[in-house]
Parts: sequence; C-alpha cells; structure tokens
Amino acid sequence: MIKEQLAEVISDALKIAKTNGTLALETLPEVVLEMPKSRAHGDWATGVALGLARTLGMPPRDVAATIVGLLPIGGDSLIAKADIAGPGFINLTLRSDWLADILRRIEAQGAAFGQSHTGAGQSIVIEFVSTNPNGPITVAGGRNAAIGDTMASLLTATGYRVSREYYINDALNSVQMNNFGKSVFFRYRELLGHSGQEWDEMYRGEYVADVAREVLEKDGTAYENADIDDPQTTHIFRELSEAGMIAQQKTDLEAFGVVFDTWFSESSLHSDGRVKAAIDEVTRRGFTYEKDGALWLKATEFGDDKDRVLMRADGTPTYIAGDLAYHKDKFDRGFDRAINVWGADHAGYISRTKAGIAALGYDPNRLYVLLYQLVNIVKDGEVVMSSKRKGNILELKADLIEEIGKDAARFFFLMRSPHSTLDIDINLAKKTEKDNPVYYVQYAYARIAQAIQKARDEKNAAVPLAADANLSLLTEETEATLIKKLSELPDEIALSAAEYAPQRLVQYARDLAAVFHSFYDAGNRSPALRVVCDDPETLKARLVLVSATQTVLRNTLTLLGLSAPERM
RNA sequence: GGGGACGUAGCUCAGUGGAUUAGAGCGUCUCCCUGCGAAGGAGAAGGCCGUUGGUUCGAAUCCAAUCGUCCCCUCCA
Repeated sequence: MIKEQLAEVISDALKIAKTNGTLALETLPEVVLEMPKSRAHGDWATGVALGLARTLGMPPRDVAATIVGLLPIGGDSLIAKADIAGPGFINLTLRSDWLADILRRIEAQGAAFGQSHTGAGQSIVIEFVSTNPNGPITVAGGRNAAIGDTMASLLTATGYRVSREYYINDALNSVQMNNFGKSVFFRYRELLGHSGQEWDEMYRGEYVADVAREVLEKDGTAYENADIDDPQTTHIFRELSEAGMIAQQKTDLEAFGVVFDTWFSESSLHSDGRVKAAIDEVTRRGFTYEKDGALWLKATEFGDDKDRVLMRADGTPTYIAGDLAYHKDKFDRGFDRAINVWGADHAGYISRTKAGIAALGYDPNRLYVLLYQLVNIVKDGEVVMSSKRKGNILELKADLIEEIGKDAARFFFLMRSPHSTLDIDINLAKKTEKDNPVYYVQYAYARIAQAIQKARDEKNAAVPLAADANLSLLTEETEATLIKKLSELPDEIALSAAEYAPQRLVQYARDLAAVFHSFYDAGNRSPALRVVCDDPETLKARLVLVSATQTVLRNTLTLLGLSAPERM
C-alpha cells in the first residue's frame, strides 16, 4: 500500500543520510506515517524526525530538513511536496493521481481488498462459546460468539489458517447432568399426559421442554413407563438430553451466523486415554507429586499462585487435567497457536492453564486467552441475576436475535471493546431497534446500490472499469476524503487482528459510512455533485468511486458477520 | 490480602506517544426533503480524559502511587 511505499522512500533517505554521515544513525528507525486530520497538513505526515532528534542531539526541525533534502520530490516521484511543520513534522503532499491508484487497486483486488499475509503459513485454533450442555446459548454467550467469530475472520483475513472450535463440556459432574436429564424426563412424561413432578434442583427453563419434545419426536413413547431412578434410564436420559441440548445450541449459533469447524468432546479425552496420557507425561517430566491422596501439578514452578490437583483422592481426574489433555491435543493436531475466548470470571484460570502447558513441554506463549468482560442484562432498570436451574436466563436466540435481528445483535456486541463491561438493557434494545447504528452502515451500502441502479435506469450507464473512466475528475474535497478512507481498510484489519480488537473494525465501518453519507448528501444540495449527474464523464468517474466504496463496505460488513443489503 | 479489567461530554462508549480544535451515538438546541429513499446531511452547546507525581521537545495514551467500580482467588466445571 501507499503507506508502506512512503515509509520505504523515507527509509531510503535515512539510509543515505546514515551512509554519508549527515545523520549519525546507528540503526534505522521505524517510520510511522499517518493521515493528518486537516488537509492543510498534507496527505501524509511523519514525526520520525522528532524521535531521532534526541539520540542525534540535533534540533528536530534540522533533522527533518536533512531528511526532506534527501527525498525524491516532483517528477515521477510519488511525493509532490514535503513541508516541515510545527516542532519537526514532515508533511507530505502526494502526486495528484495517487487517489486514483487506490480506486484501481480496490477494483483489481475486489473481495480480497483489505487482506494481508502476516500470518501466512501459520495455523490457529480459536476456541469460543463452549457453553455447558445443560442450557441454551445465553445473551451473555452471544458476546463470546460474536467476538470469537469475528476474531477468526480477522485472523483469516491477515493470512492465518484458522479453525473455529467448540469445546463441549460433556464430562460435567454427574450430579448436574443427571439432574438435567431427570428434568427432561419429567417434561417428557408431561407431554405424554402424565402429571409433572417438582423438586428443588430441577431445571425449569422452557428449553427443557423443547429438549423433551425432541426426545419424543425421535424415540416416541419408548420411555413412557421407565423408572428415572434406575441407573440405566438415568444414563439414557442424560445422553439424550445432552445431545438434544447441543443440537439446540448449534441451531442458536447458526441463527447468529456462527458455524464451527469442530465440535470437540471433552469426554472423548477421558474415554480414549488422552487425559491419562497427559497426566503421565507431566509426571514423567517430574512436575507432579502426591499429597493427601491426590496427585498435584507443580503449577507454582511455572508462575501460578498455587499448585493444582490433577487427580482427586478418589482417583477421578479434575477439569484441569482434561484441559491439559485438550491443549496438548490442539498442539499435537498441528496448530501453531491456540486462542481461547473466555469471560472475565475465568481470568484466574489463565495462569494455571499456561502452567500446565509449560509442564507438558510446550511454550505457554502459544496460547493466548482473549478475555472479555461480563455482560449485565438490565431489565426494568435492574441487573437481572440469571440461573439455568430457575429458568430465568435470557436466551441469545429467543430474547435477542428474534427481537432485534442478527445484524443488530452482532453489531451491538462488537462495537464495544472486549475489555469493557457491557450492559444490555433488554427493553431499550427492543425499543430502539431502528436507532441501532448498524443500520447507519448498511444504509450507506443500500444507498450505493440504489444509485447504481438509478444510473442504469436513467442514464443507461453501468459501472465502468477504472481504466475506462477519467478519475482525475474526482476533485471534490468529499471525494478525496472518501477515497482516503477507503485506503485505510488494510491497516484497520491488520490492527484489529493484531490487537484482538474487533471494535476497531466496527469503528472503521461507522467512519466510512459517515464519510460516504457526507459525500452523498452533498448531491442533495447541488445536483452537479450527485453520483447520477448530467456530465457523462463525471458520472463514470463517480460510479467507479461508489463501486469501490461498495466493495470496501461489503468486505468490512462480511468480516463482521453482517449482511450487506441492496435495499432496506 | 493477591491477581485481572475499567474510570474520557448529561447518558452509553471509541481513541496506534504528537500539530491552534480529544471524537461518535443517544439526549438538548438551530437549519436542510415536490426526493440520487431524511434509516441521511450541515451546525451549536456540553470535557482540568478519576487524582497526584514521574519520563519526554510533547502524555487521555508510557511508568509509579492513590481513590472508586466490577470480576476471580474449590480435590466445581
């Protein structure tokens, strides 16, 4: 991109200054370029001279003057003008056709515009959501899903080979799961006309009945007269309920636009010996010991607060033991890195997981845990405490997606930094449906589609190839601002991915939409500024411009998992 | 007590160590539709960026301390 080209040109100048001794440089600094907000400061600016001034012991403006003196300016060079401003900034004004280059590049790259290759050759498994199989995906789980799914897309766009994975916690302790199965059993009996039964630990949500209905549809009345306290029946219903619940979770997530490559079963790690193998491996490496009848991991040797039990005194493995086997398995499957998306309530588990990975002989830095802060559900002005057992949870699908739509819901989760606690006022979300900022962005897209349609209908003009349009006619300030904004997509994607910050890309989408709306609305004040204007050559140039904008908007919306509607 | 996250406009929040002017949405106040769909645009008001120090030519941003809010510190998963 242009930014890299400019950085290289400036680096070349610095190299010359270093070789001929004009600047006493030991190493070449990184040249950071940015687009100034004000056009008075040129197209691009760098503060590299300010950073060098100190080490060189020279006034920053003198350093800047030296660099500027060595830059190729005018003629064939990309740089038309270089000014020194303020304390020592170098402001660059580029050759007038640099903006047209951006449009040509977008046209050539199409759906690939914005992608980069920093992650080429590296593979990542990103594990997210991973809700227990005794309840549906909640509204809170939606935040996890939105963040994980978008991060996976962002990493893919930066060249990584990415696999989306869901860890099924199907080795849940039997008391919880048996209770769940039992709850389903009684709902099943109710569906067959028998009287229900209530007890304290019963699961009460609507979804319990949904699972029961699935069992009925699948196996009919086979269990009508079964005795739930018989171990055989308990086991059967535990399995049936689990499978039904997981199927429901899968449906919920698909409605949210999230599709996993792998649904990984925790219990499979136990049943085929991988958990035992992981424990043996850690023991072989000398990082376990026995105390009080249990087997402990020497987690403190790897920076954890305390040692952790791997095998209980009763001989059963702990959750951590399974987790170690799971992470070992990820690396053994060939993934270079693992990313886990966890809620803030699991922050304390990071150090023990990394300790376990290190004890197994892997570099713990291959795991990155993306923590997001909690979601508070606010209803009638108060934070709702939810409980799966009591059945007062808010479900992602029923309470959010079906109320405000998939796009609005995803946008809402993604627009905030994962580090900020997120309050969702469920009443407000419903009421302000039309105010959701996602429509602002989508409307920009729809407006373009309509303008292109209008050009076809009224002027019999299709979007031409950039090569067939005179792009130098795009001289309006609003046009230049729009093109510059389009050129920022690759950087925005790279930054959002590198910083695990999907909200950056959301911000970009909103900025781009704002710049476009401003450009477009100028046409409402003056017909000559319309896309569909009277001058045929200007019309062609503007069609290239809005078509490029459409490409960039579509690429951005796609990465965020949002639809790009032609009309709204 | 230890670890983590966060304190930015009335509210909800963005903000990569740089330039007279710290941004957006909502809310408040003005303007702009016989239209390229106003789900939009132009503008106004509203900020000692929690506080105090430090580093720097330069700090909302980096460092330290401090105050406040939230989360976590099971042989639960």
